[in-house]
Formats: sequence, C-alpha cells, structure tokens
Amino acid sequence: MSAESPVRIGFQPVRPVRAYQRVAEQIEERILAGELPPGSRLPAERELVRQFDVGRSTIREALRVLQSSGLIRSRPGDPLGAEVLGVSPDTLSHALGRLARSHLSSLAELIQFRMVLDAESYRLAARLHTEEDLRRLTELADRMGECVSCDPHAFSEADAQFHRVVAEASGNALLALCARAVHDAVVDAIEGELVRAERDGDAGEWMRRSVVHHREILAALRASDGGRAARLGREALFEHYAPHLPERDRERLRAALD
Amino acid sequence: MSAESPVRIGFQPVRPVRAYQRVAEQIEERILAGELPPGSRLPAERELVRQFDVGRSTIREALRVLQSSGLIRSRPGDPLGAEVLGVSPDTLSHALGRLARSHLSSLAELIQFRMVLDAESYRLAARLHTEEDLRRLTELADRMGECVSCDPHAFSEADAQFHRVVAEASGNALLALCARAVHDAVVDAIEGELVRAERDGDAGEWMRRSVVHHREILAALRASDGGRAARLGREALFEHYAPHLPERDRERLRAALD
DNA sequence: CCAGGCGACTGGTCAGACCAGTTGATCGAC
DNA sequence: GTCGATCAACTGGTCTGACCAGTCGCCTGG
Repeated sequence: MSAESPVRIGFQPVRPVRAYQRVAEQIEERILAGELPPGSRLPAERELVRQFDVGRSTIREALRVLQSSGLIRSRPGDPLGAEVLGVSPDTLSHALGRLARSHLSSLAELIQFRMVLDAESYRLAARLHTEEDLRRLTELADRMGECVSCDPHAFSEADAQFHRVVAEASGNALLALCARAVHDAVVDAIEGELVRAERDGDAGEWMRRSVVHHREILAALRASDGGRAARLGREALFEHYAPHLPERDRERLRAALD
Repeated sequence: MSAESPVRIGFQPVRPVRAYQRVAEQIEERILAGELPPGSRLPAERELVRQFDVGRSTIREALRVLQSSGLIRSRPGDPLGAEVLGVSPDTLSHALGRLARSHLSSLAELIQFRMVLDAESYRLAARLHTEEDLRRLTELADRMGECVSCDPHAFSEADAQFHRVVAEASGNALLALCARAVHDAVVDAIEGELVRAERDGDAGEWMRRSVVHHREILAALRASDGGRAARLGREALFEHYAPHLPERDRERLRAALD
C-alpha cells in the first residue's frame, strides 16, 4: 500500500487494439447485423487493403480470425472474394469438442450433458411438434429399423437425424444447435469405442434396442407426453453409453436419470 | 448419370490443407494433449519460422487462429513468446453470444434455454451439493438481500455468482460453462430492458421477489428436492423476464415451465 | 547501490514479390 | 456455327525483408 492513494475515478486501463482486430470487428459487425448476408461476397483482399488502408498481412490476419470463427470461407483463385457464411453452429461444436477433449470435461460429463439437452428437447417437442415432424420421425425410425445389421453407418446417420429433427421441433434453435454440437462431440469422442463394441459382435443387439427406444419415444411424443419422452430419452442414452464407461462415471450418469 | 460409372472405391476428395492450418493444428494438438500446459510459452515467431520451416506470415496466421480460439495470448515485446492459456470457456461464451445476436435465436429462445440449463443444474446439484456449497449459496442469498435497494450492481453480481455456484455444484463442468455463457448472453441482451424497468421504479420490488425465489430454491436444494428446485428455478426466471417480453414470446416461455 | 541508458530481443505492420489455382474471353480447328 | 485449347487477368497462399514501438536485461556512470 502506498502512503497516499490517489482518488479512484473510473479510468479503464487502455489496452492497445491491434489493426487486424479492428478490421475483423468491422467485418464481423456487418455480418452479424445482416448487412453481409450468408452467400454474399467480401471484396478481394487487395481491395480490402485499399478500403481499410492497411497492409495485406493485416487484412489476411483479420480474415483468418473470421474464418476460424466460421463466419467466412475463402478459396484460392476465387475471383468473387471470400464467401460470407453467416453464424453457424460449427464454431460451437468445435469449442465443445475442444472442451470435451481437454481435461475440463470428461466423456461422462459430455454424455450427461447430452442427456439433459436431449431430454429437454423431447419435453419441448412434445408440446410443439407438428404432424410433419411426426411423419419425418416415423420415417427416420423406420429407416433405422431397416439399417439394423445391414448398414451401421446409415443407422447412425438416421439416428443423428432423428435427434436433430426432435431438437428442431422443440422450437428452440439454440437448444437444437447445442444438442447437435454435443451429439457430434459425443460421436467424435466415442466412435472408437463403438467400433470396438461392433467387433465384439453385439452391434446388431444395441441397434435393435435403440430402434425400440426410439419408437417408444416417438409414441410418447405422439401422445404429447413430454415427461415420459424425456425420461425415455435419458434412459435410452444411459443404456446406450453406460456399458462403455467405467463404473464411477456410470454412477454419475445415473444421477441424471432422475 | 454417365454411361459407364467407374467402380466406387472409397476415395476421398483431397482438399488442400493450408500451411498455416497444419501449423495451427500441430500447436493446438500439443496444447490439448497437455504437452504445452497453461502458463508455458511458445517459442518466438522467428524461432517458429525456423522450426516449422515456413514464412513468418504463415506462422502469424496460425498464431492468430489459435489466439482467436483463446488457446494462446501474445503481447508485443514479450521476450518469452506467446503464452499458452489452455482451453477456456470464453470461446464457448463468445460463440453463444454470436448465435444469440444473430437472427438464429431470439431473446425468448435464449431465456428459454437458460431456464432449461438452470433447472437441470438445480436438479443435479440437489443430489451432489456439499455443505460448503450450501454455505456459499446461503451467503450469496444473504448478500443479495442486503443489496436490495442499495446496490443493484452488486445484487446482479451476487445473483450471477449464485447461479454459477449452483452450476458448479451440479458436478458437470460443461453444463456449468454453458449455463454461464447463456447467463452472460442473456444479461448482455437484456441489460437495457432492466435499466428501463429500474427507471420505472419497480426495481426494488423485483429484487425483493428474486431474493425470495432464491431462498426458496436454496431450501429445496437443502432438502435435496431436485425436482422442486428445478421447478422453482424455471418459475423464477419466467417471472423475472416474462414482463419484458411480448405476449407471443411469453407464451413460448410458458411452455418451458412444464 | 542504484538510475539511466543502451542494445538485443519481441510482436505488429507494411511492401513487394512469386506461385498455383480459377475464371472468362479469345481464338483456332472442325 | 460449335467446340476445345489457349491465354491473360485475376484470386488467395506464401515468402522475404524491412521498419516500428514496445519490453527486458545488462551494463555503466554516478
């Protein structure tokens, strides 16, 4: 402590703002504000150099930041310039995947989180779903049934789509995006395990069980019984993943079953 | 369809991988694998140029990508090189904030999502909480009570911390991070509304109500009644935000009440 | 002992060059 | 005429070399 501390008036420490940051912020602002809609094109880099009056490396670093955020995409030789992609959930998936990979969150946490998001999707979807949603879900459940013991890849694809449709039927895009990101992260993280299980020969069995689960959930949705659908969804995920987890994690997952 | 379609063997379209991408991936890999723990330093850019055998602009673009992902931080003049920060939830918050800002999700969706995440935090926390958690929550609720009609800013801070402690007590770091990110996004988005409400003079009233809600939730948590805590949490959020939403959105929020 | 200055670094920025890829107009063969 | 190759004018990706303003450690003069 100094002898006389000067009067504190709310001065903020001024941190230098890099040129590439300001460029990136300006462009991001335009994109988020809708002035640069998805599909539109940014000027060429050398043109941006003129407009922003900075060096090309500065422009390129700014574009790199935007690209790593998934806001734009560029392709060498494209005379139209970088393409605006708009806000996409991929960044979210990426960030979630990184978190899942790092020690910050274990696979069990990821699955538990997926149980939460899926269950709440079901709960909301049970109230809001349309006939069209039900038709698509029925179709996807049927396709899953067809793919058992013939095409595991198509099965997974139909399964993923089933969850995606439910999440969208929940009426909450944010919830749907997060659910999808977590779904992808789980699939990425446990793919190896599932392949191993398949080698062990019980592949057809869990697929059949999964189809039954999905049909039950679908029935609950059709009956607009959100609580039941949510519970079934949690149980399905638990049954699906618990065998591949150590006992300690399994216990934690059980806590999310309710 | 062409006359003779060649035999399909699983060739993947080879997409060019940029040099800066490979550099960024290599470094990210080391960080995620824990070989470069938080706090450690990357070599200087010119040293990386030698190690990776690429130009400095390539190195810089790679570092820019890593920096925008929050994995590293660099400071001009630092003779130690860029600092490794490790995986942080900030990227997630940032991505969520962008999603919230874009047309992809309205404020109502954001709040609905927060109702879901908070409620599930309560449900899990009710099972897992420790005495220490309860002590901290009691303290925070008390502080909220003290701040009513004296320091709205401190009130908000205590409120935010209450939710953060609950989320951490849920035992799921991922859930906690998302809940925090969504909380921040909601606060960012509706700050203006709350200030307006405060001007209208009912500030003290909703703060008092909020304190009551938090105490009720705390009691439910103490009783390990997760279902009750979850329901109370949803109701508290609904009551808090519904008045500031148009009727249509309010209806959608009600759906999440259960 | 300490203050101040002097390098030797750092990251941030710029300018200019080259490469490989894309595109569209041009031009020649049919 | 149409079609296909050619070519020039772009694009983004990369490299080089330079300069600036900071930051740090050392070293020197007091």
